[in-house]
Amino acid sequence: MEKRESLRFDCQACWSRSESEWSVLDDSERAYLDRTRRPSLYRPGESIFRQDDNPTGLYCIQSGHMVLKQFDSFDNETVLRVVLPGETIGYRSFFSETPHAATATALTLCRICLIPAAAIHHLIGGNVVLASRFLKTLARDRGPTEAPLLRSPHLSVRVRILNLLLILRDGCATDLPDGSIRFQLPIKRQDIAAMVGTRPETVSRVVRELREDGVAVFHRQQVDVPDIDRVLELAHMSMPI
Amino acid sequence: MEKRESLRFDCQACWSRSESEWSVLDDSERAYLDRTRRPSLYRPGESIFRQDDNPTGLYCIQSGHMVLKQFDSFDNETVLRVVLPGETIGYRSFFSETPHAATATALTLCRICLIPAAAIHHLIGGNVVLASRFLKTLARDRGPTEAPLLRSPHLSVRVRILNLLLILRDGCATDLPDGSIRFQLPIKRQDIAAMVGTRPETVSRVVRELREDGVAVFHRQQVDVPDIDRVLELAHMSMPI
DNA sequence: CGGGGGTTTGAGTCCGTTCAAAATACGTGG
DNA sequence: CCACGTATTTTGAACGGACTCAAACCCCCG
Repeated sequence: MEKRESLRFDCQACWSRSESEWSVLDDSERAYLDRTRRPSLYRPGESIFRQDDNPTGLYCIQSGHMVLKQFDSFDNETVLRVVLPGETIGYRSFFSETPHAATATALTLCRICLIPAAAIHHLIGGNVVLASRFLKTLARDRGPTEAPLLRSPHLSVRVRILNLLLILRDGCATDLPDGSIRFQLPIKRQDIAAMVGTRPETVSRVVRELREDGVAVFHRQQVDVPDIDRVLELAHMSMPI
Repeated sequence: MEKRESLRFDCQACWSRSESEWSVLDDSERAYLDRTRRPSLYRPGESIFRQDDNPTGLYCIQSGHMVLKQFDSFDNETVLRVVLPGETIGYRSFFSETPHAATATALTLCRICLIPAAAIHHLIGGNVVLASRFLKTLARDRGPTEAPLLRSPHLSVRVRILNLLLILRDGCATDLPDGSIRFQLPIKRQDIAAMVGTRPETVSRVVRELREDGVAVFHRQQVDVPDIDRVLELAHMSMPI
């Protein structure tokens, strides 16, 4: 493991997020967490952990975007999900005590803290509420819920890509004054393909159709959606293939 | 909600399973659990809970087989997984405090206890180890891990069905004296189709191929696999479609 | 200005679907 | 125990979406 660039950025940004599991800690527990965490900076393309690695703790994303990718035995790549700032990752393998099932890679410059295993166990042992928060995090994991919408063979690629837009809405979309929505996608065509379980060529074709139909105007990593309700409608009401 | 047939079967069978979350309880906690649980008997086809219902607690399967099914907005049916005796279900929606994402249906006669929400909270609040066990259960949930093997559009139906056999191996397979393996599937062709994300017709065709190739001899709900290593090989080494 | 990765486009093929019908199991009641 | 109606499974033929392979195109960056 190469030595990571270190930077003593502040915990406050994470603690103040009410969704963060750590927000339930009291002052002394926060001080303990602040002493034991190991902050690092990752550049685009660098990996925080790799599939089949053994977990060493939990990773808290202060800023930046990441992807979780999984490779099968024939090198098919599946993007499980995009990780946004404020999220904690690595919890599934950590709590199941099994090797990582995916590789976490930085898409942009990321500030990330590793909370070592011993620290987690110490904090959870002394605070049932923290355990409950992680129970909720695990139970709310969007992966299992989103997977059928993104990768079910029942759904056409067109519908799967529309579902992807809906899922990426919170985190990547901003409202424009004219009522339309603008996405700034953190991922490229290839990753879109890997998320909806298809090939870049197919994504390209479908994206062109959507542009021609005026449903979603793709232009590089920017997407303009004039009418989000139309996307919802097409994603939900459309016939199975 | 119709009134359920009740039967005071014994907790011991569940507690004695070391994988059971409840095995970490002490005597007084077990007594409390025994007082608050609500045992029921379900016949094949009956549902324990339905998609979009609000969770009322956790369900502990003492005996019998169940399936977890999910329906999308166009009534496509996806079988998420088969549930075997000893497992607890309903935990994802319970801990995430969201409606059930799936319907649980009995395949055979099932003895099932409902552990009401209040009892769970009481027990977890007083025993961090129980919380940890549920953290592990949630983290080990096979759904997210198995889904890509069963429903990834990257994989042919043939490979997906072979992966299904491998997954069902523990729980449905017994070793025969001649070294082959015999599966007693708890599900029908239609359910196989819903598990691997395809249609019954396609399952029928693939199953015939596998029989002709001598890889897996399907005969009604019984499957004989002369050489399990060959299944492993075909499932893993096979080309993506 | 010239690589080089990523994206787009095209033509041909294949897997899996659809629709329809036959065949086989299953349960129920006579 | 057998006959009958129903549900499930199997088979067939035709269609269609997505894949493969291959080449052209573009944008970014040095």
